[in-house]
Amino acid sequence: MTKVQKAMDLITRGVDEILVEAELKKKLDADKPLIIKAGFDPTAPDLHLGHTVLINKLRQFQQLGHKVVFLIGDFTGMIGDPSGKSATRPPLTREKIKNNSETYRQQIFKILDPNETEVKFNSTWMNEMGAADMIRLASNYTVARMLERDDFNKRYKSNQPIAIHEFLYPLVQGYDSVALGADVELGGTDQKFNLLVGRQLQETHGQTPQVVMTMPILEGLDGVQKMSKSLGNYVGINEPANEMFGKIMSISDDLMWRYFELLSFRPLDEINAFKQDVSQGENPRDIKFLLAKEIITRFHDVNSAEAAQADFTNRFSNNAIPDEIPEVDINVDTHGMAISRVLRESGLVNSISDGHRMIKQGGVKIDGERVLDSKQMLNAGFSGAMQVGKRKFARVTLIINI
RNA sequence: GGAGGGGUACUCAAGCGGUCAACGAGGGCAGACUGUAAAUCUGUUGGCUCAGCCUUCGUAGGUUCGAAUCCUACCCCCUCCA
Repeated sequence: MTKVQKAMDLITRGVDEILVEAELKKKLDADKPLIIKAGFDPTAPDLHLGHTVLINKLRQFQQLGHKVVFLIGDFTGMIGDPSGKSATRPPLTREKIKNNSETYRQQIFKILDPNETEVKFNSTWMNEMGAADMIRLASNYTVARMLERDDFNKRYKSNQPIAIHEFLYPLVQGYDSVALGADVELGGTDQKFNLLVGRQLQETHGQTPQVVMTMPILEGLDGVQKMSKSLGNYVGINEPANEMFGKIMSISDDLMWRYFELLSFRPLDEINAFKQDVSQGENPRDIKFLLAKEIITRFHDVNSAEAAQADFTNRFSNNAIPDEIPEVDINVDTHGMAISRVLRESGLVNSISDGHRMIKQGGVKIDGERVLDSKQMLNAGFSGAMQVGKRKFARVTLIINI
């Protein structure tokens, strides 16, 4: 197998589309470091596993010796990606952008090699650009081609407004590629149009067009909708190890293979061998353990991953109460407090009514004993481990307060 | 500028004077079953001093013994015409 083929094997894993594959091979064949560009929104520095699909791919390029440019779109952020309803955003303050980029750094360098990564801001060159330059840039693209973009097209056809400045978003993003001299740009499948504009603009600026690679959007824990914070089906990369472990274990078996392909650094051969094992009767849970451990090791460390698994096994296989649970002290008077209220005060349920419901449904335990009476009073001085459902725990103590 | 349609709980969506804390579906949560899977089944899904009470149906008033349902004003969204 030639060096280029080997590189291609690594690079094409999990990729949705490469435009144009032959060009990529040619660039790789030149055997010198390529500039790999990926753009990020300056407003959302809270990364989850969905974002890491792309970052993992950047890492693979780094492993092959290429240069990654992590571009923060602080200028484009003012426009807001014209995805329909999003209105123009107010420009972020310089300080805010600095903070966000710092947060980005902390997170991405858990995956990327800091020495081979440049973090850049597109305001660096866009703020230098005058109105005349902007017009010149805009002259490089036509309205007809803009309207090829799916969401523009839909809105245009259905008579919904498209503000002129929304056309500037793809143009600026494309110009970033010119400014960076990008050889390859990565993005989600939803970015395809914007990435292609980069190719066109590079060409008109006398550069060799970048190769465009789109990565699939990762499904969330539900396995249906895309992973996103607002849908609550995400695993944040800054979450505690135990949280991560639990969330990853809760995905379906089918989804596990998808996660293996896009999130694991294990070779595909190894993953296929796992599939083989499962079809021959191996418990898929044990394979899922491997996935969870690998991911947690990446964002925490091996020890935390081991501990998380131990905790998981202990809690769910042996039904034990985990070692580290929140401690809550509640002040009560001499009458004590009704149990459903204690549940709310300790944050285990959202309301007293909710507490009543949970108890009626048999979802509440104290020190492992199921609570049956929702009106039961707990006396001052009470102390015990309270549990709601399978996941929520708190060690609660009632302190007399006269 | 003119004509019409609509705003109901997390989402979609019934209801159109009392039996409505509000049908149904989706989602969420809990229980059973398990591998804390998935699928399935069951329950639950405004708040509280919880067999009772209080506050919710765009907002503010009004009619009525009684309104999500009728009237008035206002705000917002959509469609068609100009």
